[in-house]
Amino acid sequence: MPRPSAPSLSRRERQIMDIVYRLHRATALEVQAEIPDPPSYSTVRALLRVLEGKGHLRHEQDGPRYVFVPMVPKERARANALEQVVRTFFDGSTSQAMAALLDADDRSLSKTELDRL
Amino acid sequence: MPRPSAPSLSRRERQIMDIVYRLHRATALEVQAEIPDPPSYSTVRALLRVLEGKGHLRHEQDGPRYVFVPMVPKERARANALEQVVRTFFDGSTSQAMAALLDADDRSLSKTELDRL
DNA sequence: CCGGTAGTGCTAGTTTTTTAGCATAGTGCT
DNA sequence: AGCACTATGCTAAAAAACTAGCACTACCGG
Repeated sequence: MPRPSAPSLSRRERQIMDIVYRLHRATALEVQAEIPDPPSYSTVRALLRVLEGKGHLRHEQDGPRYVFVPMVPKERARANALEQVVRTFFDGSTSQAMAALLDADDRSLSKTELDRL
Repeated sequence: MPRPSAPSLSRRERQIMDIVYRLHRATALEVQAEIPDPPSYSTVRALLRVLEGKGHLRHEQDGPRYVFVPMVPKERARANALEQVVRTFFDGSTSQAMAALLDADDRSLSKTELDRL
């Protein structure tokens, strides 16, 4: 199984993938709406088509329009994302990452919640 | 405080930044060595200069050569990275992210370690 | 049924990124 | 001091990404 140590997505492509993951599924218009300082609708569609061509998205027909869905399911994608962050910033240490996560949460994560884990 | 929702780094630039963070500090040669299927040494140096120009890196002189160091300290950079992942994949929920982190760790994180947090 | 709206596919141009080569300067060793 | 080696700075060209516009088709309301 090849680990994509070299990211295959361009800047905009990554931005769009993130949006689709955040929304679970999205139309071109919805994606555009999520981009701050967005390019034209036409541009967004072009990018989506590229992403589909590269096998990162597929689309479903919803009446007259396309709804885009990630090819790799969110659970796997986020596991990869976490692993990437842990490797880059935490020297591979999961526990260190968890500590930072707690800290970033401004101590709002109560002890009971932690226990639940 | 502006949140850079639009990533300002290109693909290679991000790849190189990640490497520098992983190594804490690095020369052009070290960076090149970390890139799988790497471009020429000359290219790596050019990218490093660009990153410095954009204010993401600075260099220190170590004898005859440059050692590059991130401008924003690792702690802040990783907090941002985590936040980004949490927002994109965990609907902003830190506890969900922690759960996934545990899961990804293949349960190798012992209870005692967890308690220590 | 017809006109308007909203969608898609394609294509082509501009800008950014990525790349390598060449000329030059500093270092250290003999 | 002289030479080889290892850097760097700069420049320019190739490749990739990004963008927008245009033509065509499907759908909907009157």
